[in-house]
Amino acid sequence: MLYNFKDIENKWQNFWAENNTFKAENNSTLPKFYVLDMFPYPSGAGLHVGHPLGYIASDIYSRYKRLKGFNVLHPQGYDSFGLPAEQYAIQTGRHPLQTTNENISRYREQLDRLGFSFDWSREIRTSNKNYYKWTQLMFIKLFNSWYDIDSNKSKDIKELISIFESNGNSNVNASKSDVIKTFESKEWNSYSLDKKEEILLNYRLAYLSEIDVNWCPKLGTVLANDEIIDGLSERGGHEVLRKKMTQWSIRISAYSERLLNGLNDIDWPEPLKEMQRNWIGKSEGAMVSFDVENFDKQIEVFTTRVDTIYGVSFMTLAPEHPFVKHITKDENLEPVKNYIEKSAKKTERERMSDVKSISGVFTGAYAIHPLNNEKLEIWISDYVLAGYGTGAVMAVPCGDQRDYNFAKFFNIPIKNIFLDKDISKEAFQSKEDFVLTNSEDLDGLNFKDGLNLATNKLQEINKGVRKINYKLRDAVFSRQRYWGEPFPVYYKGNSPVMIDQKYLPVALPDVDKYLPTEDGKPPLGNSKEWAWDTINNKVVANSLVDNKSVFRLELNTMPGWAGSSWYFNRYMDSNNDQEFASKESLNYWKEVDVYIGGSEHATGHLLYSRFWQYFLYDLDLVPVKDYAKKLINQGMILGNSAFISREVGTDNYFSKEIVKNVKTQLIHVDVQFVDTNNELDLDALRNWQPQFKNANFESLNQKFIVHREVEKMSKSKYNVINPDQICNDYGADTLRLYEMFLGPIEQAKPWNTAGISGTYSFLKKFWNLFHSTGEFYVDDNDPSKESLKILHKTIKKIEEDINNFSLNTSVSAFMICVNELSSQKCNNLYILKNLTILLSPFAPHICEEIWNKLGNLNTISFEPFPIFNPEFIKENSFEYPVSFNGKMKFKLNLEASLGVEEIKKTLQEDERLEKYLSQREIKKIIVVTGKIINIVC
RNA sequence: GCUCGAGUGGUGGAAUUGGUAGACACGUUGGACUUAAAAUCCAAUGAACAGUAAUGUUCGUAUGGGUUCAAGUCCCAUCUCGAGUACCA
Repeated sequence: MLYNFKDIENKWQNFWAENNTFKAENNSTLPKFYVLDMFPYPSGAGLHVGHPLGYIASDIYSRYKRLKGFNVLHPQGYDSFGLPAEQYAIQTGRHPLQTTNENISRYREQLDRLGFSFDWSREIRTSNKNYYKWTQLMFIKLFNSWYDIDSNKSKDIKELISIFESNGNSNVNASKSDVIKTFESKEWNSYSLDKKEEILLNYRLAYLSEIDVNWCPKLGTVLANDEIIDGLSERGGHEVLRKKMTQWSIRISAYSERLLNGLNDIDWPEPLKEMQRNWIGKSEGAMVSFDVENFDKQIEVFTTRVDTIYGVSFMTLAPEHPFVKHITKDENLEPVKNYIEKSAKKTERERMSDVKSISGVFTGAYAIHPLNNEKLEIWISDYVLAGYGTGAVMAVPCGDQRDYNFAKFFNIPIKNIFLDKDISKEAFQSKEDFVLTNSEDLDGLNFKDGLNLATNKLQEINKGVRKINYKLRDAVFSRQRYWGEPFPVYYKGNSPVMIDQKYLPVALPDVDKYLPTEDGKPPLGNSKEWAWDTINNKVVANSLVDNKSVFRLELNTMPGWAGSSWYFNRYMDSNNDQEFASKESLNYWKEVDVYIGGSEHATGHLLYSRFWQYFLYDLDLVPVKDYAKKLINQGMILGNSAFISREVGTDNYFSKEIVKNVKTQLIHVDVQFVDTNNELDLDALRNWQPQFKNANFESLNQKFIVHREVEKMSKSKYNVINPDQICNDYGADTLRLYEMFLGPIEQAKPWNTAGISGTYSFLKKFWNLFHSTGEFYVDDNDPSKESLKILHKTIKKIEEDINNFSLNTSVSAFMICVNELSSQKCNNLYILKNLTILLSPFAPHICEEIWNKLGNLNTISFEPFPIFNPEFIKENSFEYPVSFNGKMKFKLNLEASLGVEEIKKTLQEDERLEKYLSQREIKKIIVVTGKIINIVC
């Protein structure tokens, strides 16, 4: 009887679907366990073999936890709002919902073929009304909240209003935009509604403001920094410009410190935490104020090196700094104006490629050093960024390389404040190994003492204060797109008003065109029905807008990360239409126990979602502040692209080993036409694309060899391996095992189809153990000691490996086990049962099939997951870990029955220990639980 | 530039965290079965040298040094690759 994976896999996939085998219950006496994958964006290209890597690992873990007696939640869904569907809609006029649904069915089909144990009854799609209804509600909550620094949490805006009404704002310590004037309760009460609203916007966690954004004219939308690569849009590679626009932002910066500290409480990969730490970018330093000659305001600068305050020899402002136009002297006006204009025109891309060149202009104004009253020239330069710190820098050329370069370039004097340090070639940037000089009473101090004294001195004269600065900036929340969540917002004049949550969702309207309108409004501006009737509380035609009871609605939509920032909570109770999830379900499932996904989301999704959860936690809407206890980063599976070299401008192609003295370029060819020896099937190539039809191919020995390179798998590189193909040829169980076998889960690795025969023949061998006579046959006598030994060795190894997510080595352990059993000709029932249970998380179909065959033989009891029994390994000889004085450790091959004297003898005979023991004397040998031996010398 | 991470056979990768390096798999070679092929099974497979042979010797985890009875693993320096970040004051 052959191993017919096709029938077996079909049969069990249908069985699981019909019986809802993997449906998780919200009420259970079993302990809960929540295993989550990052949900995919359903793209038109379908899945390739790289996508399922994480899903296979999480599925193995889920199935393992079920066997261990947990109530496992293992859901899946789709992040179905996004740009590609919209781009496609623009090109074809088809509604994004339609293409998204088609892509989802294709994804589902492919996922089902791999035998995943997802609970599909909980499926979610971020683009469904009954999902984004809750995203809209959470936006309203953000809008209606402010961040109280004193109690370190978000609170209801009503509380803030009542403080304003009774005490004004002078005692409020809140995260807020701009510097707001202080006001008394009397003043507040006298303000108009519009004025109050304007002030409140500066406190709200979701707020409107005029900001510099990355505008992509080609896509007609604003992009986040992480959606831009090398100054071009991540998608499409279009040009990106900087432009001022009124946008919604989320005040994530209020949570900087908590997001940073919270990293200590979660079991996430260290490199990923490091990335988040760098992104949040905490730096401790001080704000220092510099007076300006003939100007009534002071320039504030942030510095981490107050100790170098006496080394300041000039000031630099960002060209966008608000003071520039006020302080510039008349005779300097012309060059300053030119410089500002020039740098405003520069795109981010140009600024980046321009890092090396030094530019700047003197304003003619002077600042006054706060401690020694020296006059300092004030310059402007675009190496100072308007968006970081205060947009102004105290320049210390002897201690900062950029200031140094600037000073050298413009011949500004450089003062050395580091004793005996040579600064003739470059600045001395270290914070260690120096003492200060030329610094009045800081002379002779090191970094730490200098910093403290300088800060204290500045504080005394009211010119400086300790300050912590973060790089993390507020997140832009508006997108000029169609295919996203509409804001539940209408406008009374310029003030945004939230629609009452009773009337959610505010559904996405249909439009004729998905492009921005001709006058530059977002695509929703194309809708004829996009106004809010406050009497009937529904969306009505634009023509009815009267600004009395019918108002225009917000035209922007929310960004991709809105829906993905809280979806893990929705799975707990995804069909609830009263709440985003019931209190009971939230309290039962609490948080994700294991979350699997790529590290490319480190500073995007994985940061935003942490923020979002903290916010919900502050409002007491979720029971835990960290939504994912443990995170595993799966690496990418890369493609092995094939290239042929073409002589530039001709139709001549050369096999790899031919070296020609002509200019050639490499052209991608489909990897399907290349065999394992890198030989190209020329006939297939000629039929593939017309350019190759009559081309001239030159090779040695009739074999045309391609050039290989490892790259990301993508349709455009013709290196995609489709999982369906592998399932057809080898079966899902083989693919699952092979993807795990390929290497450590977190590592990026190239796909190589050739290696798959190893795992395939392993499954065949396993199957043949019990089909050696042609029919299914097992022996129900007591198992032999040898087979028990190998079984228990394997149990131990598998359990350890799964817990460490070291799934590649566990596949090896299975192979060793089956090879051993097969050479023992073991077809014992007890062994079979235990082994299939052990293997079932990895290769579930084949194991189900064997259990089914066992049906009527089901007389021997066995554990749901086999328990390791060390007795079976200890038989005869075994490698014992040995330690000396509880310190040094190594392995010693000993027989189990040896006495102390015999152990002593064995030790002395071991040549590894010869030198060590020649210097010491064995005093005592301690044998603990027959396992660990400690030797006291 | 800065911050992390990694360099092990022809290839993917193991190594119980300092204890016999190269598990397991691919590939390659040889053999069995077969009219033949496929499939399957068995054996060999880091390199060099010696031996008819069993076997033995030497070298070997990017490079150079160090600590230790013992180093792929720890320390220092150098080189290479990958990821993140980008004038962050």
